[in-house]
Amino acid sequence: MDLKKTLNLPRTDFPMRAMLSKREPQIIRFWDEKDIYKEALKKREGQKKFVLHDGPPYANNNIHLGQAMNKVIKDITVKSRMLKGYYTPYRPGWDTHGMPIENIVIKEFENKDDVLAIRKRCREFASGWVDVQMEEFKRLGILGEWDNPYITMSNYYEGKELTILAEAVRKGFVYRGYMPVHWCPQCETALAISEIEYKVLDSPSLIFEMMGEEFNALVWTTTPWTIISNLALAVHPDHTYVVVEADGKRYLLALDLLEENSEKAGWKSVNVVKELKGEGLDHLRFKHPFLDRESPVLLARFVTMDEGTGVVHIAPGHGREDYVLGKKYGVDILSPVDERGRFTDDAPDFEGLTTDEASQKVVKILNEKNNLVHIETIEHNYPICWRCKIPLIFRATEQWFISVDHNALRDRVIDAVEEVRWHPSQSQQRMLAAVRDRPDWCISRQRLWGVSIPAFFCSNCGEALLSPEIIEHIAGIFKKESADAWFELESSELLPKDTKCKKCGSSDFRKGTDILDVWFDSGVSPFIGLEEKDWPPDMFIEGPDQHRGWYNSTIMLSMALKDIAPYNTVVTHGWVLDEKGQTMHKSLGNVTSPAEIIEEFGADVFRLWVASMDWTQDVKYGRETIERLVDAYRKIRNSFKFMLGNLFDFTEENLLPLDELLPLDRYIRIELNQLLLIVDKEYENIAHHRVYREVYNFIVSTLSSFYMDILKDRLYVEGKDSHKRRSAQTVLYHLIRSFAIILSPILSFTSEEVWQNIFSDDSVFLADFPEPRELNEEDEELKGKIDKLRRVRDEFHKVLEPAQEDNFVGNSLEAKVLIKSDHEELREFEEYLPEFLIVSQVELVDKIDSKYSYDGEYGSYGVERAEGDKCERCWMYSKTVRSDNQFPKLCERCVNIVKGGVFE
RNA sequence: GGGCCCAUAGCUCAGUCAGGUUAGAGCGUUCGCCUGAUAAGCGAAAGGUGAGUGGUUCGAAUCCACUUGGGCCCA
Repeated sequence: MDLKKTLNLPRTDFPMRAMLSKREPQIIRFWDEKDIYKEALKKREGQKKFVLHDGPPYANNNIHLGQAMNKVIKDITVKSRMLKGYYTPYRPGWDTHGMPIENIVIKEFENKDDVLAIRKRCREFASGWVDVQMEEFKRLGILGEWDNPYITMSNYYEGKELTILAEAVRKGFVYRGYMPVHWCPQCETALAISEIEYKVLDSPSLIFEMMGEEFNALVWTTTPWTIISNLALAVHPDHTYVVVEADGKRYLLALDLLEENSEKAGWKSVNVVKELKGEGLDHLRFKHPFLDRESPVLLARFVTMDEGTGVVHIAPGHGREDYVLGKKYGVDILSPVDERGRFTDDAPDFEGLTTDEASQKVVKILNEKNNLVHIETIEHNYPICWRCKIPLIFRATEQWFISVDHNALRDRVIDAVEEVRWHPSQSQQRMLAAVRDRPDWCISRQRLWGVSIPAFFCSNCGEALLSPEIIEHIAGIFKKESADAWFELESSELLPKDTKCKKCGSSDFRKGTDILDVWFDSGVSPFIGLEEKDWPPDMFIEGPDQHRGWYNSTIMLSMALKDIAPYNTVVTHGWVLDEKGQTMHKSLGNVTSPAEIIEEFGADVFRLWVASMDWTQDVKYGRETIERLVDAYRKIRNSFKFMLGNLFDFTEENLLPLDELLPLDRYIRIELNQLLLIVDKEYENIAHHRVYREVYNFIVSTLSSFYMDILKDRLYVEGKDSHKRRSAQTVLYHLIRSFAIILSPILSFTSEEVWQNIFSDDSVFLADFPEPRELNEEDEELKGKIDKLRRVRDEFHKVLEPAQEDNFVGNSLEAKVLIKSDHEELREFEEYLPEFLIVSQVELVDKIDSKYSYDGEYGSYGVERAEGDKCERCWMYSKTVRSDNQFPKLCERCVNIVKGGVFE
C-alpha cells in the first residue's frame, strides 16, 4: 500500500513561480473585460462617499518612479476605502498644455509663426503621451475610470475652464497689472522659471548715498542701471541700524555691517551718533541720487545682513521682491526698458541705451555728483537665458492677475487651510507659509500652447476688454471647437455682435495673445474633473512640491469661487531618491524606471515596495530593498499556496462554528481578529507601511513558522473529514479569505489570483473588508494561555537546537521533551503539547536530568530520544507501532484512520 | 542666500510628541535541522560609537544648540 495516498497532501495548481510580468497583464484584461471598476462602484452605490481627486500628471514622457508611486499610493488608499464599503469614484486626469511640450514641439518647426500647426502638433504630442502613460498606470494595477479620464486639452475642459475664468472675473478677482518678469533682451521674450539658468558672472558692486534730512542712507546694489528706477529703500524691521558720523557726514546703515562698510568707504573717523531698530526708520524719505524724486523707507524681512549696507535699493519694476514689497506699500512701478533691453523715453537721459551702457552712465553720474561711496567688481550668481546664455534683466510687463487679497481671499484660504487635515501634520505649516507669502497670481503667459485668455483690446484706444459675458460666449465656442478657435477665427467672429469699446465706442478690436498659466488649468480640475455629485472631493495625495503648486491653485480658486476648500484631507508623500539618498538625474545615471522594475519583478512587487515604506518622508529606491521585497512577496505567495493546497477538499459547507474549533484554531481566529482591527485602523490612517508590516509579520511569525508548521500533522495525517482536520481548515479558510481581501489594495494582482483560485470568478474587489468580531472574556483568557505556550515553545527551541546540531535528534519528531514548569497551562493543554511542539512525546516532570537541557523563564526543558518506533505514515514515534497485524508499520492513530478512510 | 524636513543594525521599519531596566521586529547574512509547503519549510547565532560635537538632567535615541550629509520649496 502506498501510504502517501492515505495522506491529505496539499493539492493546488497555484504556482509558486509567479511570472508576474506575464500573469499580471492577463489579470488586467480580466478587470477590463468584466469592467470591475464599474462593478465595484455599482456595488457600493448609495453608500457614504470617498472621493480622491487625481492630480493630473504632465503628459510629456514615460512615467517616472515618483509618478508610479503616487498613483499606487492613491490606488491603495482608494481600494482600502472601497473595501470598507465607501463609494469611491476615481477619475484619472492629465495636464496637457504648457511650455515643456511647446518647447519640444516648436523645434520641429521652421516657421515659428504657424501657431495653429504648432498647436496641432502639441495636441498630438500630448495625446500620444496620455495614451502611453495610461497604459503604464494601468499596468501598475490602478483601478479607475480609464475610459473617461479628464484631459485639460479636451474641448470640454478648455471651454469649461473659461466659464470658471468668467466667474472669477465676475467676482472681481481678475485685474490687469504690471509685473516684473525675467526677460531676455536677445530673444525678446519673458522666460519661465525652468528656462532660467544661473551662472557666476562678474558684476559691479557699488555703495552710493541718498540724501535725507538729517543723514544720508548708504545703499548697496549690483545693478547700477536699476537705480534709474529706484522708488524706495528697504530695511529689516528687527535689525539694529546706526547713524554714524564719518569724515564729517552722517550716514545710515546696519550696525552689523558698519565695520565692513567703514573699511570699504575708507572712513578715517567713525562715531555712532544714534542707534535704532529698523522699524523706527519707517516712512523716512531720501532723495534720489540724481533724479528729482524721493524714496520712502519700507520694512522688509527679506533684507539680510550678509552683505551690502542693510539698506536695500528697491526698484519695483526690476525685481520680484521689490515688486511684492512695492505692491504692499502702494509704491508705483517704473520700468523704462523696452523689449530689446533699451531704455525708453520714460528715462529721458538714458533713452536708447542698453542696460550695460546705462550702468556705466549711472556710475559716471554718481561719481560726478559725489554720491558714489565705493565700487568694486564681485562674482555673482546671475540668471542667464537658457537659449542664448546672455544675462537676463527684470522688466515689468502688463499681465493678468488674480488678486489674492480681493474679498479677503487670502485670510479665508488661511482659515480653510487650518480646517483641512494635513498628513503628515507639518505639511500644514508649509501650506500656511505658501499661502501667506504668495504674491498675486499672474495667470497670463506669453506662449502658444494653452487656453487663450479671451481678452480683446480696442484697436482705437487700446482699452482692454475682458468681460464675463464675452468669456462665456467664447467658452461656448471652445467647447465645440477647442481653444484653437481663438487662433482660427477673427476677433469679429469671436466677439458677440455689437460689442463696443466702453471707453471710446469703437467696435474694432484685436485679440489678446496671452494664454492661461497651466496652474490655472490644473487649478480648475476639481470643478471640471469631477462629476457634480462628487464635489467637493475628500482627498488629494501629491508630492511635496504641490504646496506652492496644485494644493495652492485649487484652494485659491475654490475659496474664491465656491467658498469651500477642495479637499478635507491632503496627504503628501516624499520624493523618490536613489539608494544613496540622492535625487535621480539622467546625468548621474542613477535613474530607475517603473517599467524596468515591473518587467523584472512585477507590478505587485513594486506595489509592495510602495506599501512597505513610510513615504511621508523621502524614500530610497535600491537594489537591496527591492530584493528583500521579492523575498517577502515569495513568502506571502507561498503562504497563500500552502493554504490553497490544504483547502482543496474544503468548501463553505465544511466550515465549523467558532465554538467547535480546537483551542489552537480558536486562538488563531482571535489573533486574526486583532490583526484585522489593526489593519483597519492603519488603512484608515493611510499608514500603509504599518499595514504591510503587521500583515507580513503575522504571516511570518504567527502563520508560517507557528500555525501552519504545527497544522501539517493534522491536515496531512488526520482523516479527511475528521473534526481535527476540518477545524484547522475552517481557520485556514477564514485566513486566506481575510488575507486576500486585506492585501488586495496592496497586492492587487496576487489577491485577485488567489480569489479566483478558491472563492469565485468574480473579483476580490467586490468583496467586503472582513468584519472583526468583538472579543469576549473567554477569548481573552484563551489568548493569554496560548500566548504563554508560545513562549514555552520558543524556549523549547533553545534546547532542541544543540540536540539537532549533535545529531542526537534530526527531525523534531525524533524527540521526546521533558518539561518542568509551574505554569498550569501546560497541564491544561497537555494533550496538545506534542502537536504544539511538533515532537512525538511530551512529559511533564519534576526533575530534568537530560544531556540536552535548558532553563528558561517559563520552565526547564530536556530533550530525549522519542520512545517507540517511527510510524511510516505520520512519522511520529510511538510504542503502538507494530501492534496491528494488518498495518504493522503504523501507529495506533494511523491504523484507525487508514482502516476507516476512503482513499483515491 | 532664506524657509521647511530627514538621519536608529546590510535593508525596511518600531520606539522620539509626554526623557528612566541589557535600543526591539521582520528580512538578509552565518551555522544547523528537515526533505510530505520543495525554484519550499523549521531553528539558532552574530550584527547597532542611535550621523557627529557640545549642552540641559541623577539619567538623553528621545529635550536644546551647532556641525556634517541628504531632500523639497523659494531667491
